[in-house]
Amino acid sequence: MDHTNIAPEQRPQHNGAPPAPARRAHRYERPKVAVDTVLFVVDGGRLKTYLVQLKSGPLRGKWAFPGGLVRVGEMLDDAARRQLLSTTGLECAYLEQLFTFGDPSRDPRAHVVSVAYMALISDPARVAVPSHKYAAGGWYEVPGQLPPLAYDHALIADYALSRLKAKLAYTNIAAFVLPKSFTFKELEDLYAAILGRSLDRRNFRRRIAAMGLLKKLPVKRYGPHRPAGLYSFRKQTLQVVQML
Amino acid sequence: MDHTNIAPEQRPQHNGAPPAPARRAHRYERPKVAVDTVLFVVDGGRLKTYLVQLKSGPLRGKWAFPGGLVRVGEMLDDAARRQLLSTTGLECAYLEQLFTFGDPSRDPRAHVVSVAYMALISDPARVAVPSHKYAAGGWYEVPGQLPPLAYDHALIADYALSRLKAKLAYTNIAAFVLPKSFTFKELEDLYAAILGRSLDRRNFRRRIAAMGLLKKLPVKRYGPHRPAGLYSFRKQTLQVVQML
DNA sequence: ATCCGGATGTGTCAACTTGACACAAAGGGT
DNA sequence: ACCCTTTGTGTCAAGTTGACACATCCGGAT
Repeated sequence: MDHTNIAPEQRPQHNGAPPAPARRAHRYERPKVAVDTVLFVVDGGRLKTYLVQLKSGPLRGKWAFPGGLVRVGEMLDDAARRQLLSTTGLECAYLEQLFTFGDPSRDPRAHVVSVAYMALISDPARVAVPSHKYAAGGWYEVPGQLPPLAYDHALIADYALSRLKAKLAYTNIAAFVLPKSFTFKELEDLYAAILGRSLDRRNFRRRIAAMGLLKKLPVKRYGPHRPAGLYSFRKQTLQVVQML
Repeated sequence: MDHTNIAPEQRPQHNGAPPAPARRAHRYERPKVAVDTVLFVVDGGRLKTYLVQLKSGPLRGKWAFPGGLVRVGEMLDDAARRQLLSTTGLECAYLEQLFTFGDPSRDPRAHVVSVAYMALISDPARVAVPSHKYAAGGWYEVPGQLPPLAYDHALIADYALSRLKAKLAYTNIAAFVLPKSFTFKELEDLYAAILGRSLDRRNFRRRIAAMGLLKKLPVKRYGPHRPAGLYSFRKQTLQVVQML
């Protein structure tokens, strides 16, 4: 996230005072709205997320998720997509709002309310072209050591991962990270990578079958061992299975 | 929600054009941030929510959840509490962020991004003193016929109710709607009112007991019939029970 | 042609959970 | 003493979950 265009006179006063009424500011002064997006990809059985390194400002050198200010007239989702595209060159297959972080001190420069998003891309062309707006950009394995994060992005990272884990259980969200067709083993490895633990193959197949979201394709993938049946998701839009 | 102090030149252009870049606005023009809170109470076995009627503006006469613009330097939660207090005179026992609605056309006057909250009060003094900022205010049963809602508040209402229902299943969120001590029947009626269906008494007791969030008090409530044992929640903060 | 290696694909059983269901107990009121 | 109404409790069948082992299939090597 890089909140450019923040006028210096709009900095909030964070002088250690208790929750001040914060009304000494100009009458029309208001918090700004940003979006920050946690972009996930599964690469080689590892779950990874994209971070950019800030080039300037008090947080120079710290890392952050792609994001930026929302424009007037712009949908929040569109802002997230726009920032993602301009920062990484990637168009996400899935985008979901997570939570809104509004602590006035989360950004030392100004009061910026940030709507956090989670995005998924189906692996193929993950050629993230580093934006010139940032010092660097790259994929980091998660859960794992991330570089020092700016703002409250460590919170956002935790939140995104837990949401992603939860959604695996009752949606076809995996459809957005996998290619059109895939083997059961690939699906299992995806779940294992995201959940951070291995799964029992038989029980996993039973569970997935019970969800009824898969379609068995009449082809197999041949390799040096027994061929694996190929599957695809029935729907390419998010499906939620009932589980009262 | 009443977004006062919105300068007229800050209206977005909604002229039917496709998702326009929306950049003809002034460089420093940005969406505003508001909070809107769905306040729930259970009264006489009925779930109700508080609405205010707008006094002026293009949506005059429509009803809305209490809310308003966030100030610079203010936490989102604090903004929600402040609006709730100034609108109803009530302090909520529980407050939870739901979702952020950012459609630029949700408010015809300006682009206002609204962070929706759900709040609960433990019934006693629900003497909502109507604020002079609104034409009227009152409790409406939900689910049920609500008056015509402004903005996208019908969406928010649905979202809040479904979140509340879901949380009953795996948290002690009921603690914030009930008095300190209560009978099992009162708890059951609360669940029934919120879920909108009756529950089997024996199965309900089994489930609640399994959650392990209740404490049996050594007193009983005497009435015209068999006395009922009194219970209280062990913790008065939100507890989430594991259910993988 | 046969064998081997390694990944794919399948069934059972015990433990637990869920939903349906009926009757006894405890008071106050008459 | 009896009645009325509400509270409080157990069982059983059906379904679900987690643990567990072995046969199948193909390519490649012998």
